[in-house]
Amino acid sequence: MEKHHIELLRKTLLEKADILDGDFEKIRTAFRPRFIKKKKDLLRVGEVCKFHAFVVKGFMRSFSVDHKGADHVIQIAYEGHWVGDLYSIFTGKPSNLCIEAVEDTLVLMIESKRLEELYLEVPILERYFRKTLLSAYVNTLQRLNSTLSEPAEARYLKLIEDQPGLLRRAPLSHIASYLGITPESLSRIRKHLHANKL
Amino acid sequence: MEKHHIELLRKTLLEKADILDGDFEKIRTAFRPRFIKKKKDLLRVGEVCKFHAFVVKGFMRSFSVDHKGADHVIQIAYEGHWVGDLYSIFTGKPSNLCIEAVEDTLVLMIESKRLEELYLEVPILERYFRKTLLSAYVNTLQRLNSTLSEPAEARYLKLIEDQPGLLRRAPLSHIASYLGITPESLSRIRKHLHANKL
DNA sequence: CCTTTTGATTAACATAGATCAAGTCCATTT
DNA sequence: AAATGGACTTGATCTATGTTAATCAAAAGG
Repeated sequence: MEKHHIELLRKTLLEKADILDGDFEKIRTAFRPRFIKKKKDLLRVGEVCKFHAFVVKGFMRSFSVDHKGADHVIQIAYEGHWVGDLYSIFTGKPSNLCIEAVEDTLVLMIESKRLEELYLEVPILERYFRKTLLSAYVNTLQRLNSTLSEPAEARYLKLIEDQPGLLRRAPLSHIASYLGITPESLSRIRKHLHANKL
Repeated sequence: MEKHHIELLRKTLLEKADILDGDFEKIRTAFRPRFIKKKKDLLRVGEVCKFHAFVVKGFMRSFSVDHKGADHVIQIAYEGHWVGDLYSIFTGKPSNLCIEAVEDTLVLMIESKRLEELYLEVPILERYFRKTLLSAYVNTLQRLNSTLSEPAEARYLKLIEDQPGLLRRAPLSHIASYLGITPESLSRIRKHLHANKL
């Protein structure tokens, strides 16, 4: 587990909670690194998710697969983000999601059970995750609002504005799925935008 | 502030965190009751939200209004739920949401600033809100997934299964908006379901 | 009690986005 | 270099849902 990976974790935690060096030592020992090769899965549909994973390098997506076999990107996570199926962790039920590496990815993993224990040993950690959940929740509400109220083109424009890196890191098919449309529709939207802008 | 309203708050907090009676006394004094008449607003678009509200009786919805003037129900809240615009609270920016009483509603309100102080006085409260945010987040992710991957009819069936009380308490126009469709489309879906079931 | 307003339904028509089916362009493998 | 396969685009067509507008019922209000 190399130093700068740990440093990213420390820095990320410190952004939302004042964690003492001694407490951080307890925290860091609860994590173990794991490398996931591009297109390999960290979690598969049907498995019970028992971990939280912190992305130190790379890019992951979690997606569901509908009855027709089409996939729907629910979340994306790159450096400094967390992945895991909170529904499965929380209920103990099998996950409906697949979590896959879009690029070669390195994560730091912690057992969800161990995290629960850590909350008792390092109470301030609870603040970090409360704040992190708050941001994630707010972001998801905005995405839901956008999905309910705006046409796909507006959602696409907003996405490339908010996450300009996405276009370089993820194939358009994933972006289309994240937006809730097919790759064909995204292609047409892009064509239309180019026609009007260039 | 009547006794059984406070009891609902106590009971709700205790479901997710072990809060001592002494601590609960500190908490309860931070809340003040407010009654909102049916169709009146607790928050309007453009205002900065500075409170969290706990519904003890009644039914509220928060919704956004798009550029065409159509509204989109983002959240619903009845007895035992919280309302407030977390985005606005968190960023201090004006809210894009309107929070309105669907029925005559009584809430217990706490200033968001006061809640931050309470986290220091009663650290276990942080656990309660971490868990509450977790459930809310998981629910919203599932709703988003459903919106991205299922047709409106399936979403409607799921909704009346999960929240059978909704049909009695909210007009169909709100339900349609929550599902992301127009009242006319919901009407067609219901007609279609009746034709096949009765 | 009558009048308005609000909510719900229906029908005719319009459209965003889906589906199906080729076809192009690269990158990787052989 | 040829061949394979993946990613993206394009066109033709189809469908779920939106739009507009009329109607009806029920609730609210004077």
